[in-house]
Amino acid sequence: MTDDDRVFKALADPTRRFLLDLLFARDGRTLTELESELEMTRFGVMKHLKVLEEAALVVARKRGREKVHFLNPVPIRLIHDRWIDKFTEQHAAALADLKRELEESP
Amino acid sequence: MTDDDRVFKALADPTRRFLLDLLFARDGRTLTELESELEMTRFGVMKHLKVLEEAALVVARKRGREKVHFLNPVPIRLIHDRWIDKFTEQHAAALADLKRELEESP
DNA sequence: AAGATAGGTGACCATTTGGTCACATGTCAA
DNA sequence: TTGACATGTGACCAAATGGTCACCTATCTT
Repeated sequence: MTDDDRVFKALADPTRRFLLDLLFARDGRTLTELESELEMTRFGVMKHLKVLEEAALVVARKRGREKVHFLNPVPIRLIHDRWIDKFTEQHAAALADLKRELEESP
Repeated sequence: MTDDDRVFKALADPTRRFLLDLLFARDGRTLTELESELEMTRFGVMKHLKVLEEAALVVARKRGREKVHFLNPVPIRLIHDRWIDKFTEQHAAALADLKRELEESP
């Protein structure tokens, strides 16, 4: 699996996007702290965090018996550069084309 | 399912991202034309196109017995505005925070 | 040392997803 | 008008995914 595949798959789940929201609002949270914000057992949250870590969207480090989690914006920035710009660069042109095509009578 | 959920789920599959690439390179292709670029039966491609249409990433219209497909950049633009910016706005700050946190000795 | 606390692993299960196929409909062209 | 062509539908199957749980290790606190 490629890096961008891992990132897109990680972003595909609403729970994982919510976890990113939580970490965006405040970084450096433990598993237990994140779990308390979700209607899900600790194990479910662990799995989601693992997927996010494997996509490098979250970075974690041990601090004693705790593990603190941080948001890593770099992969999203890379998508932005590789994917989004690709479409939005020519945004106006594409929209105009589409509009013209759709207005051609069949 | 919310709109952005549909878009993220649609983008999660590499075949669907490839279809978007194809349509980005050249719009207005038929199912058969798209199928010929993929190692997959027509039916698989149809399912993927359906997912992309339901996410509004692709717009299609019938032309005789054909169905021509167009890339719609708007949903990606919306993600860009709602999601990506959210992280990249404070990109430098977040990176600096992360760096500082990671450098604190445990 | 011993209980409480934080996190990790592997098995397990239900649901979703990606893909194929048999069959069917609508449209073009000779 | 008949055959070829382009697309559509529903059943079906294997694999991936999201979630829980029993059990385990490591660390902190008293």
